[in-house]
Amino acid sequence: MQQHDDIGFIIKLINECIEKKANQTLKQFDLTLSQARILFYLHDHNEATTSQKDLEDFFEVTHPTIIGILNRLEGKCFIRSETNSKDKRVKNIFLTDKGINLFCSMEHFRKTIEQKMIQDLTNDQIRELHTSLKTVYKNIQEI
Amino acid sequence: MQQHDDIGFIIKLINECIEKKANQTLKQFDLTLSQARILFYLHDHNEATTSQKDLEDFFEVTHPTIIGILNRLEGKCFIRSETNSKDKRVKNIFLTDKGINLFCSMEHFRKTIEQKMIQDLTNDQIRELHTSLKTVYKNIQEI
DNA sequence: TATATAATTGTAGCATGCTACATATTTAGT
DNA sequence: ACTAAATATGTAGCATGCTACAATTATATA
Repeated sequence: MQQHDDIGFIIKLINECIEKKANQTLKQFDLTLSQARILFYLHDHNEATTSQKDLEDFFEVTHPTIIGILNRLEGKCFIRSETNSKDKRVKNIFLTDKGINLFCSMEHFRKTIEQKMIQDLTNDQIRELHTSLKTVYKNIQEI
Repeated sequence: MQQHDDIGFIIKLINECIEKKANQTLKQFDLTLSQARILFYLHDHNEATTSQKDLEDFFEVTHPTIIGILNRLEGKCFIRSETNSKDKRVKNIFLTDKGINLFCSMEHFRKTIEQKMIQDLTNDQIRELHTSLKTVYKNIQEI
């Protein structure tokens, strides 16, 4: 069994390829893929207030990782943050108008990339792929 | 469509989960997953000489990335390198005895993780998963 | 042969992930 | 009410990925 046939290795190659292509596309917006994913989350959850902890839980990364990404987004004025008045430990994160405007332009690219990834697959194959990936994810989490 | 259902997002979650689990396991050997993959490659190709360029091509990463990993491996004496006498631009990479010994201990963990990932899947499902992932990889490369 | 191009490796600096440690605030227990 | 534990965020330093620029050697071409 060569490494190139390991599921884990193929998944790494796919992930890094997605990142490279997405980052090339997002460069025109002065964004990276990780940063764009945060903006998508904030847009999808704009009815609720979002804390750093919410983002850590959703993206399953540690808090220093989230802080770094948020600092860069705030530096570029795509988001703003303010301390929660009811619990001063918490910082709430909001999209700025600049961030909201960007979302509309990016939504198109997001759908395009996701669709190109699964072209040549039948609907059944896509369903199967989803199911198997979720099984793999569950398995790896249990180790 | 929520982000959690995007194939690209699930693949990112799987990849980072694999890295975390593998790095925990490999800590006892003073290795990371990326470093271990290099050692596996060198062991699998021990009949041929390996240059930095060969590793860049196989792992599909840029040369600064490979140089960083190799420097850390050489600092820990798992590999050694020497300039190719026939082409002085080229540096050839070799496993040391320390690196060879480690390989045997790690091979067990590699197979265990890869098997746990695909448990609960039938052979047909595993074949389908492989095929679909390779299609996705091809698609994303063409963007 | 001399020079231009290509190929291989090296360095600097950045983004995103991590662990470990620190700080501030809230909650729980006595 | 006071202290201990839990929770949320912040900082420092590292590994792995990247781009951009540089240096060396080999190859190709005028």
